[in-house]
Amino acid sequence: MIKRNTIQRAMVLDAVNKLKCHATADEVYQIVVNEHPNISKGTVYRNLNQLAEMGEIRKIEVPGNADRFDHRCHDHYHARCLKCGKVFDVEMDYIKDLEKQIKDAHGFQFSGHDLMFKGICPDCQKKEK
Amino acid sequence: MIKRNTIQRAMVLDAVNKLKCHATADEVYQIVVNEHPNISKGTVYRNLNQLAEMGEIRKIEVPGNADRFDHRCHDHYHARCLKCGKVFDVEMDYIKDLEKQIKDAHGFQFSGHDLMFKGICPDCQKKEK
DNA sequence: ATTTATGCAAACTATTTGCATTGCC
DNA sequence: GGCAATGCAAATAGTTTGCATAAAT
Repeated sequence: MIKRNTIQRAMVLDAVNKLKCHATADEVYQIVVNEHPNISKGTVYRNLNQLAEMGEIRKIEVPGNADRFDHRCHDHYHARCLKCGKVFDVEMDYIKDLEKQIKDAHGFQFSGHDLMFKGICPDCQKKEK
Repeated sequence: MIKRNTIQRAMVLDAVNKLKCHATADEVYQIVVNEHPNISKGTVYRNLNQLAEMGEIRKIEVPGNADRFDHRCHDHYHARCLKCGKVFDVEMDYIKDLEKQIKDAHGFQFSGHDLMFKGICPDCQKKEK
């Protein structure tokens, strides 16, 4: 299946790169719809998923929240605020051989891992007081 | 808010303990509805969430899939099959001081982490051939 | 008596999909 | 011209919620 270069895909990629920090599909859509008012959300989703598959962007699945799309393409970890749901980058070395710590794989074929820290972000800490 | 002991909550807890292995809300509902045919799914969800908050069971959020509820209450890790979506326990020591490896918390208050391995389960490996 | 919990259905959110049409290659 | 991609709307999945009623304390 040969991929075609459409303005829509270019604009979606552009928006993710511009937003930088863990944009939701909706945030991407809001940016793109500004310059291209008749783009549909379905197209944004389709392109985000395609770009993620092609490795041009990274998809971060957040349970109970909207997925995020990230321009940074090297492996790294995230932290999610339990109050506001925002996702942050975590400054920590990626443990690429974490799978080796598994004692018995029981035939499971591992291909990677997701690590998500949980907590309260500085903003929400302030609001609590 | 004082919690009351209802048959429904007891049955939900019972079903999770019986199912043992990462039951979905729907699987729990199927068990409970057998003996108590007029229980509603809403009640099952409400009780699962309450029991998880009370620490009686553990809620495992799986992005893109139904959440799982687990009778095991000590911290441990999971692996999700990318083909069938099933969730498995992983035999590996829990890294309780993983948060200490973070270089700069930027004021974020960490309270824990979720680690989910990804891969293909033995069953799905067989089916691929 | 109070007020939490239930059952039901409707609402909700994030995402996917079917289909006719458009527009790359 | 062929077929991937689009726009639109409807469908989906999992879960939550509003409300009147029932039941636990």
